[in-house]
Amino acid sequence: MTAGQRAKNNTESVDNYLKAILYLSGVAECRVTIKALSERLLVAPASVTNMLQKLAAAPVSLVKYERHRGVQLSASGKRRALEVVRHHRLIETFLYEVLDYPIDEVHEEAERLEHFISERFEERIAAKLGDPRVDPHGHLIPTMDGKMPERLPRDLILLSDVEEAGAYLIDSFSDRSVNTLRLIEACGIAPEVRLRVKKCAPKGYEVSVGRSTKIFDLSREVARDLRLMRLPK
Amino acid sequence: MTAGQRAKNNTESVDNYLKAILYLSGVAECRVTIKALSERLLVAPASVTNMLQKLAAAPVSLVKYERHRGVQLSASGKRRALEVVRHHRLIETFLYEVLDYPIDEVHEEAERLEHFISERFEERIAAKLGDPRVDPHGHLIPTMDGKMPERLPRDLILLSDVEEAGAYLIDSFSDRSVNTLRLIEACGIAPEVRLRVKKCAPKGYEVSVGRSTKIFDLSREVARDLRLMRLPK
DNA sequence: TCGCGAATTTAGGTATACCTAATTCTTAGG
DNA sequence: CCTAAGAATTAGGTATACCTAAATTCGCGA
Ligand SMILES: [Mn+2]
Ligand SMILES: [Mn+2]
Ligand SMILES: [Mn+2]
Ligand SMILES: [Mn+2]
Repeated sequence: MTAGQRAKNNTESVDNYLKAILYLSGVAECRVTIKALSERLLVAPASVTNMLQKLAAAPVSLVKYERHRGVQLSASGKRRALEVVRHHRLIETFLYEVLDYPIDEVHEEAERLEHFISERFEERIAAKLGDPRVDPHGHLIPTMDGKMPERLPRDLILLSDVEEAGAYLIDSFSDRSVNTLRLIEACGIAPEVRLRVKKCAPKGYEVSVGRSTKIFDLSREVARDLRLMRLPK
Repeated sequence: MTAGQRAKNNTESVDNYLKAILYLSGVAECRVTIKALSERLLVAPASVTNMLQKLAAAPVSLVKYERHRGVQLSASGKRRALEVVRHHRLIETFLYEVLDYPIDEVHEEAERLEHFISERFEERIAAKLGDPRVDPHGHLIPTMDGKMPERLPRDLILLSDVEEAGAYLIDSFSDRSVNTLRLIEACGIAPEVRLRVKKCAPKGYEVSVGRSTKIFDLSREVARDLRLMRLPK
C-alpha cells in the first residue's frame, strides 16, 4: 500500500464503512444490504449507496458492489478492514493494560484512534503487550499479516440462548454498551472466567462468577451481550 | 467547553491554525500576518483569510481578526492552542519514554494524534509519566489548567549565534527536522546535557557533548535548531 | 504625496461526506 | 402474473476546507 494510495482511500469514513461491511457480512461473508449499513453507521441509505459506488469505482476498488444486490469486501477492502480491527483491538488492550482505562471507556477511544495511528505505533504497542491474541472483551485480534486468527473450535452460545442451569466459560462480550460493561465488570466477569448459571427465568438469569458464590441477576438485555463456551459435563 | 461547542470548533484544521498563531505570535503575543500563517501551514493566503474570518465570526470566537491588520488569539483560542500543545508534548514524551520511539519519529505521530485523544487519554499518559515538565526536545509542557509554565529565567542562545568557544548547557532543540534529530542523537545531545563549543567557524561548529571528549562537527543549519543556556564562568 | 508592489481579500470553483425528496427497481403475496 | 411495499438509487443541496485568479488595499520610497 503506497503512501499516495493510502492518503486517498483510507479516510476515517471509508475505514468505518469497511469495518461495518466486514462485521455485517459475518463468517460466511455474504452480501450486505444498504439498509443494514445505513442502520449500523447511522447514515442515510442514499449516502451509503453513494459511498459504495465510490469505493467500488476507486482505482484499487475496496468493495464488490452491484446495483440492488448489496456489497461484499474485495481482497484489499478486507485487508484494510482487518487492519483497522487490529488497530482497534490492540488499542483497547493497550488502554486497558497499560493506561489502566476503565473497561467501559476503551471502546470509544479506540473507535477514534484506530484510524490515526501509524504502523510504527501499532508495532510498538503490540510489542509492549507481548503480541496479545485477544482484547479485553475476549475478541480475537487479527494478526500482523492481516488475517483473522482461527479460533479453537469452541461450542459457543449467547447467555440469552441458555436454557438450562450449568457451568460455562466466559468467551467474550460486547464492547459497545457502557451499561452492560459496567455491570459485567461489577460481577467480575472477564474472558476465560467460569460462569455458573443457577436459574434461567423469562426476565433474566441468576449466575455466579469464578469461585465466588455470590449470586448476580443479569437481565435478558445484558445476556444478549455475553458469549459463553459450553463446558463438557 | 461543552461537547457541542467542541464538535463544531475543534477540527484538526482549526487546531493547527490556532497552534500556528500561538507559535508565530511569540512571547510578546504580537499580531500574526496572513502570509506567515500561509507559509507555516502550507496553505494559500486566500484560504487563510477565509479560515480566520470563520474563526473570528464563530459563536465563541477563537481569534481577534481585523481586515489587513493580522490576527491574535482570543482568550479561548489561546486556551485551546495550549491544550493542543500540551497534548502534542505529552504524546511525544509518552512515545519516547513508554513506547521507545526513535526521537526523530515522535513529532510526526504527535502532530496527528494531538487532535484526537480524549481528556482521559491526556490525563492517563500524564499520570503514567509522572506529570513531566518538559518533552524529549526540552520544550515546556503546558499545565493541566491551560497555562504555559514560566521557565526559570535562563540566559538562552541559539548555537548558531554563539561566537566564542565555551561551555553551555543544552536547553532544547527543534522537533521538526528529522535530519537534525538523527545527527543530534548520534552526538548524545539531549536536554540538560553539557555542550562544550571548541571552535566557531563560518561553515560550522566543533563541539563535544557531556563528559565525552569526542569532537563533532555541526553545520550552521543544525546549529540553528539548537538552543543553549549560557553557563556562568 | 503619489504610485507601485506586496499583502490581502473577494470571487468562483473542487472534493469529501453528509442530507432530504423524488424516482425507480425488486420481489413476495394475492 | 401482477402489483404495491420496501429497498435502492438518483437528483439536488449543505458544510468544511482547500484551490486559483482577479480585485482591492496598504504603506514605503521616490
Ligand atoms: Mn472508527
Ligand atoms: Mn473489543
Ligand atoms: Mn497537528
Ligand atoms: Mn517537542
